Amino acid sequence: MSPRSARKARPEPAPSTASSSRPTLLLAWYDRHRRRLPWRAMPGEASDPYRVWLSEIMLQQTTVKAVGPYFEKFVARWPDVTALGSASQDDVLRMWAGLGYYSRARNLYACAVAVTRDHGGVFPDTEEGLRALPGIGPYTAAAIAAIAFDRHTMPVDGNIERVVSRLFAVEEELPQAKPLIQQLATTLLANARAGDSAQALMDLGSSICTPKKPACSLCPLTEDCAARAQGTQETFPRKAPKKSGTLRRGAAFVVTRGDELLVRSRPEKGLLGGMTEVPGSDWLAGQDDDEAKRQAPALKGLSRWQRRVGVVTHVFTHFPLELVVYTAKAEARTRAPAGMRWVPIATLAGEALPNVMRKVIAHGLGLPPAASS
DNA sequence: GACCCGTGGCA
DNA sequence: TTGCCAAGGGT
Repeated sequence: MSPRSARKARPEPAPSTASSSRPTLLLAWYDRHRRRLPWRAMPGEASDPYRVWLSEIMLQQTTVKAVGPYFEKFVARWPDVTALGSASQDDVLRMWAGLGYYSRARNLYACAVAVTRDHGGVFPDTEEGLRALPGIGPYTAAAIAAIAFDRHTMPVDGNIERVVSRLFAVEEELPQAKPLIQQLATTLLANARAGDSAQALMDLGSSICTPKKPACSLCPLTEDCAARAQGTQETFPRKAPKKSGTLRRGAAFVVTRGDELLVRSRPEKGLLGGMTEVPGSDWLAGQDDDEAKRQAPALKGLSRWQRRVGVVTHVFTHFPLELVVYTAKAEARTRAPAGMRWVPIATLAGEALPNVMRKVIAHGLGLPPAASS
């Protein structure tokens, strides 16, 4: 084995010339193939910081397809940051229901209030200023600074991590490799058009340099890609395998009073914070059904509890959940226990119901599983 | 750094 | 089916 092949392979990058530098190739590709997205300014147009910010928050760990309708709903109802800052948190949460990661909605609202009250309704135009706002971390601050204000900074998201780790065949595992990847990604910034450089990498990552079966033949940087030269592009980025959580079990109680349903709000902090739910037991690993059922709400004038056949399952990021569903009917004018309320079943669509609760209610009421919107 | 926090699509 | 992944942030 020759000394060269024994090394961790790192092929020499092709020498770049002024006319074929990576940032230039990238922008040329972007100008031909950029996606048209609702929050993205047309070429030559100034971008609206409010729309950039709103889209960046919604896009955190969330696909473009899922965000689209939510973004349209939000800007239609709240066309600028001052309008959003003047809304109520409940309205914002209701509008966000179904998108997931609900702390984003609370921080979104807190941020709009802060910008309205502390910044005269104008977003800070520096990374540091943005970083100080609720819900804006290192990535989002850099993204807004680059895209909305053309600051010379490179946001690094999952797409860019993948593109860069392949381009330079970064052997170090994530998340330890983040500083190195940030440094390498910054070399891909064009002197002008920082925001377009970043969006070019994101578009490249989502449409060409995909996690599986990347379309290397269509990539403007294919001649320059270290992983491609080794044929190992799908193995990047390197990362340690992650462990899955332990199954938790619990019970949920679907109580109806005529055409109304008994619900309550979850605590502000923590899992599904501030969202609406039907009363239920704790969700614990190893909990048996009898123990969970003992946590049923106490109401007067209730018919017998009926256990629905089957269970509702849901998988959160850190654990799978299995819920047994019990139903009962309450007599007319039965009072809701403290902290709970009756809501008309017809208006449930407007409630801040996370998907797991939509499943529970559908199961409890004997409805078909809601067609995913 | 390790955990926590949703949901939908994909192979 | 199970696991991975998606424009991350907060604690």
